[in-house]
Amino acid sequence: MNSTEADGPQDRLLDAAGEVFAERGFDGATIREITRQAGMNVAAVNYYFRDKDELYAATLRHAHSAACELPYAEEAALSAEERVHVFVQNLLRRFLDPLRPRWHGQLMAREMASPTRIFGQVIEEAFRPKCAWLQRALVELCGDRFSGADLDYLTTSIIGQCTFYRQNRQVIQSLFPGLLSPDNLVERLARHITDFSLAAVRNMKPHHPSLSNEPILKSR
Amino acid sequence: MNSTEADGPQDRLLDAAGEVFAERGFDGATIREITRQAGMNVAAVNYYFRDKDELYAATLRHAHSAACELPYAEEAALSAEERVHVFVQNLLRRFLDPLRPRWHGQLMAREMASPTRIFGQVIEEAFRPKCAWLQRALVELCGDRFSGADLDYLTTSIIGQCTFYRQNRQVIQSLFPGLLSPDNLVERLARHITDFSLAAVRNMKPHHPSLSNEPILKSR
DNA sequence: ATAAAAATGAAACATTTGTTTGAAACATTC
DNA sequence: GAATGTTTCAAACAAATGTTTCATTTTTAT
Repeated sequence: MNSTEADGPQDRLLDAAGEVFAERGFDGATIREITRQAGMNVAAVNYYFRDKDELYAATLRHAHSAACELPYAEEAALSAEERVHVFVQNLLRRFLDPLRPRWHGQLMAREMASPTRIFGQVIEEAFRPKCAWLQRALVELCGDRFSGADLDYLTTSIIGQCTFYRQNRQVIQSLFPGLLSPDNLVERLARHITDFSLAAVRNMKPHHPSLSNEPILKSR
Repeated sequence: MNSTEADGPQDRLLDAAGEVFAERGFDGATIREITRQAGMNVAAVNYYFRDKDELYAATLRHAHSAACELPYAEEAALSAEERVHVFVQNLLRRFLDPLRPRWHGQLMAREMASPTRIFGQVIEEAFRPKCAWLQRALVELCGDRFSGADLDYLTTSIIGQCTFYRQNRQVIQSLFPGLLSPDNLVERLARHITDFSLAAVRNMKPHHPSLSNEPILKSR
């Protein structure tokens, strides 16, 4: 029933902790439920980790590092369009890929909604570089039509579409039953979000006709 | 320091509960902190409501009903484009409008991430009709180019962009400092998301060239 | 003004929960 | 095989928390 079997007791604890933390949140999760699910004694968490806080931190690091290695190709190798697609694919995979334990993305979604101190690291070390990667592709796509805050808006529009599916799973299931069920879900979603966003970026006019002093050009 | 003053003690409790629940979540919030913030005794929650659960339910209903009356115009009065704009505006207002207490949107975001039983009602009574309202506008925009699941994808793309700003406020502040600070934030965001989405909808090809049997048309 | 009802407050109660302890079981090493 | 270090377990502890009680104060109605 578990994801990665035949590991040490620490890993069994981490897996159980991940599931329970993801399901109930930090405050809702109890040490007793975690250890029961791991088939261990309550004292185990004090033995292998110091306390609940450190167990949580370890769980978070575990989830992130396990979900981290995704193929970001060399930028020169792909067109800007393809890079946007790769970005969306990777983000969705991290969140929704049924091959990796469901609680990874669930826990990350929780953290994005109300981050703990540990998560600040993850933001800086993982999110920020990926965002810059995406923004370079976007700049290549729109030239000087967008810059500054407008570029950030484009970025958040794309990321927002992706995170929505992870952070609102149950609401989506209620409103659009069946939408999340196809087994090639990630690929279909990635295709849609990429097409949607590329169509938008290509055909959209900037709000603030750029901060520079060049004349406003009719877009495309 | 509070939002709506000069109400009965129940309302003072509800306001305090809203802030604490929004800040700490249901499990993280303690009755003692809530009543202390409301300047009342712990017994008050048992007196006015039965227990913590019902206090939470009342808080949720309070937040939703207070945030519910937003102007959804008659459909005939506005163009499809304008209706998309109104939808986006209203969603963002509900979440981000600095005029209404911050915890309203915060609490709603928490519920969307991991809904309780009470929230099911809110989904059915409020979200579903609004979604249908948006989808009618989208159908008017794309004619028969999109249908079924594709229409749902369009819908979630729009909603996802809006909810992102509420559910990931802190992460956004880290990655894009200043993006959330302008005082006409809601209007700017609404304008961007609407333009972005309309440009996408108008220029995008459907993935599954519709389920009907008509020939695939080159999209305008 | 007086009685009834509503509201409040301090303390106590019963659980839950994070944490610790110390003994027993197990493994490893010399 | 004894000695040593490591891991597991049941029980206990202390603090926190939801809930209740009941006496007291305040308000309302007659």
